[in-house]
Amino acid sequence: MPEPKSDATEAGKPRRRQARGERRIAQLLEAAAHVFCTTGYAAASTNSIAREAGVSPGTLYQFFPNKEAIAVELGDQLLARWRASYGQAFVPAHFELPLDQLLDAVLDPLIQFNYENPAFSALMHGPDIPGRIARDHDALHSSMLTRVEEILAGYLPAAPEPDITRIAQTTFVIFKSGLDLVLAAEPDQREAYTAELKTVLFRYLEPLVGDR
Amino acid sequence: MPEPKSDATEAGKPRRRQARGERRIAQLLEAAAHVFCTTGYAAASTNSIAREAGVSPGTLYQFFPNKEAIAVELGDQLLARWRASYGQAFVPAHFELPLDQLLDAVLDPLIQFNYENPAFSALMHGPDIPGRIARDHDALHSSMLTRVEEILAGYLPAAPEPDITRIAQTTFVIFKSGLDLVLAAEPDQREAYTAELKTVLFRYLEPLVGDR
DNA sequence: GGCAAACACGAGTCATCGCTCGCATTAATC
DNA sequence: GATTAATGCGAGCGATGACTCGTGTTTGCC
Repeated sequence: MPEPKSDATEAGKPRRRQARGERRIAQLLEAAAHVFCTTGYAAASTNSIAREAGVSPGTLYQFFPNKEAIAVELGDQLLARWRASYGQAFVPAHFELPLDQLLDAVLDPLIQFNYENPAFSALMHGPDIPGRIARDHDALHSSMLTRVEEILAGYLPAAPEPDITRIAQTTFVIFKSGLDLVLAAEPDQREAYTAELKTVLFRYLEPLVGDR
Repeated sequence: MPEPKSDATEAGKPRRRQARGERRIAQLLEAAAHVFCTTGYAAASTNSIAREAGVSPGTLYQFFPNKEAIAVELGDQLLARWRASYGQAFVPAHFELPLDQLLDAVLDPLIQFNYENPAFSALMHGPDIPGRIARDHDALHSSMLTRVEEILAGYLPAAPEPDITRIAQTTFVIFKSGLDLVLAAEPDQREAYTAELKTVLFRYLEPLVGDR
């Protein structure tokens, strides 16, 4: 079962795309991101996405086999961009830093990414997203959790594993909810909320990891 | 426009309910709570609620004018119970306690309530809930925020108002996400996660409020 | 028992939405 | 210019789900 990809390198369905088609796809994905952000995935009708993009429903289905494929393609694009930020945020060099600078190095890129790609949290947080996206999100989630656990295990070699897991999960959900606050804040308050989130995590983790 | 209430004291539609009808209503609300918990509000069909309650769709509409009214009635019941826990959690006597005991006194009842009423968070957190529930939730949310702000203002009389608001909002979202963790944890881990949540809040707030 | 109202049923109605299909238009290649 | 494939359209199909309605059953009251 060949999955629909924008690449023409896929076997099976060597559908040659014209430049016009590529433009339409980008246009439709942008429109879908906008509609998903404002109404959520389930409430977003394919007709409304087509209308937002200024094309007919039939044209939409020229490029996507179904509604889920739109979300999957958009999710893939966002995940690729996310992994870039994620890679930058978790380079091992940062693990040598003192805690406050570690928090800056890890949190700032992730906050900036979510600010620049609001569709990401809209797609990932929705309770009605298609299974493929949910699996991708779970994979991303546990991969980040594992990273946090590795860092913590480095600081706390004596701690039993369940404790590490619990601390990592707690750290992670604090980050996620703090991120929501930062994104929802007025622009002139964003810096203050970012600092507040870092303060919470610093005070929580500092007694655990020591002064470095 | 008279709203449908279970009371017969309402004017306009003096519909006399039999004991059997009251039982059906309770039955239907319980079934709705179960279905909302497992599938969410939007994905819950009225037919599935009726099936879960063991009655026909027509019977359901004998007691509720539409799907929204089911959620509203259920939400009203849950909000009433919540206000009971809420009142117990925020009695002014607790404000004299040292911070760790204050956290115990405030958090434990709220955690217990959410554990015993899982439909509450299902109804309140969903992105697809009817406007009436959303308004109730917003009202509850800001009333609790105000309480937290009042407590903080008592500890920090010199702090400017935006700072108080920001700290209160941060405290609140930490509680909410920590609560989700506690509720999602395995039963034998629940105590540990509860303690972890209190640790986070203690370490965050203790430098602000001092040793008491 | 007799009557009216409340309760119960479930097939059917109606609107919505994902998606299709026949056909028109545009672009690439010769 | 001719041919072919890609692109574009929008009315309409089919499934789903909220809700109705005609009819039958049970309950409260005399």
